[in-house]
Amino acid sequence: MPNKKKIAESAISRLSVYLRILEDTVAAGESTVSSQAMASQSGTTAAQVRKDLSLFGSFGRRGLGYSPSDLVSRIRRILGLHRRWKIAVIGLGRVGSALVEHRGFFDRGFDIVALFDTSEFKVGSNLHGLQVHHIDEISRVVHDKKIEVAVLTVPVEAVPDIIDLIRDSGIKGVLNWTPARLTLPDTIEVKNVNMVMELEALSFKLSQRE
Amino acid sequence: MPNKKKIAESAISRLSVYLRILEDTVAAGESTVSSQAMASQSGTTAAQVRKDLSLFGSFGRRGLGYSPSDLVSRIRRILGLHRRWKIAVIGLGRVGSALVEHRGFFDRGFDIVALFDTSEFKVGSNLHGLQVHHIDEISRVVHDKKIEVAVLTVPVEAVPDIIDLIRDSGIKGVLNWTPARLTLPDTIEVKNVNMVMELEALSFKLSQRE
DNA sequence: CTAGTATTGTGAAGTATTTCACAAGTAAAT
DNA sequence: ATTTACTTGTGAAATACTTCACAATACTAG
Repeated sequence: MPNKKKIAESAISRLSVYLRILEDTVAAGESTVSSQAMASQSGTTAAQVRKDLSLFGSFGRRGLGYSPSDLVSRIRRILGLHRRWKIAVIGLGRVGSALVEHRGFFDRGFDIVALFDTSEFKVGSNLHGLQVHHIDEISRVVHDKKIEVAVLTVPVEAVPDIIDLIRDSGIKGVLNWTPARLTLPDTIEVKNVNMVMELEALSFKLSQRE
Repeated sequence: MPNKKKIAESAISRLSVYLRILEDTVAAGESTVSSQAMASQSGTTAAQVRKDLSLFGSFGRRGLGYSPSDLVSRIRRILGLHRRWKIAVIGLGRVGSALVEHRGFFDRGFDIVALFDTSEFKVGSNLHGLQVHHIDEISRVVHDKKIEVAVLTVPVEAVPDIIDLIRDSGIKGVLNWTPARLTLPDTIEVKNVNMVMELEALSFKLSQRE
């Protein structure tokens, strides 16, 4: 696997999109797919598709196109989706609870295997078949269950109190739903999901055209 | 306001970040702030901060820095946040319902004023003080309530059935939570929020370092 | 076997975005 | 008044990303 190169973030999200398209193509029983077909379904250009794929190898055949099923497994491997990931959800407010019960993660290789909160009310209770742990137990549970990724859905005020616990827990990546900017060592990958920022971007675009 | 220029998407999300930082700065009672201070709090460079701001005007004073409160109102206006936005939520499953009850939107200028679903169960019921309408009523309600933005949290299978209704409803922008790529005229702005894609990006990064 | 059509992989060219670097402005200290 | 320490705004340079364009390859038809 030709690693070490610096791959643009944008290329990675396009690969995610291609993956979905290719899964549909496989399901439709097609035996080949062209970069042009992938491009029109994903809203980019054929050259972009080929360039993105060429970052990781040459997977097609000139004159013929690509094999959808081969490409699915190549991209899965590239994205690290040839295995399942164990996820913890930290913060079981409305959003956190909604995520726990959402099948979409399981269906795409992400298993929610542990829940954390601080509320006396919630700790010890059960949600979707999982026991809620106190956040203080995170190191032990992460170690025991070999958890690698945490989804952080606590109220922003709670972040300072728990960020140290996360840092020392053994967690390797965080999907941060809070508007706080997490200060974590760069051995821990952080991705931010911020609804309000997306709405603000929408607000900007709508305002642009008087 | 110097419009017409093409502004990078990335610049806009940084402005959102600066806005939060500046609100904190104002709350802390600071009377000036430097591009360097903003940069270190937002994880970028001072030059980037100045360049981003200079896309819209010159708001600082050489030798002194910027006035946080002035900058807050400048950025609010740039992002179109000097007014409130009326939002509809389409699809009241777990995620949609969680969003409706989330105060974070209201606090930042976004008012959820209408709800839509298709389920016999839900239509007619009340959620967080709002009546749930059938999606067939969207045009009327959007018009009556002057709604501009829709948050789409339906199951992906439901998208084909309702996309035409959205297109013709008068909605100006859509925040799309489904993994579907929406085919809408480019008079309607679309922003996509996709948890699974973010997790896949995390998976990629974690896999990179064997 | 040749011509015609399709399609990849990839350097090179073209754009876009970020970073550099410095003139110009401000204030405080001496 | 002059020096020193800061700091913005912005062209120019550097870097990053996307698109172009074409040789190389594959297949089909005649």
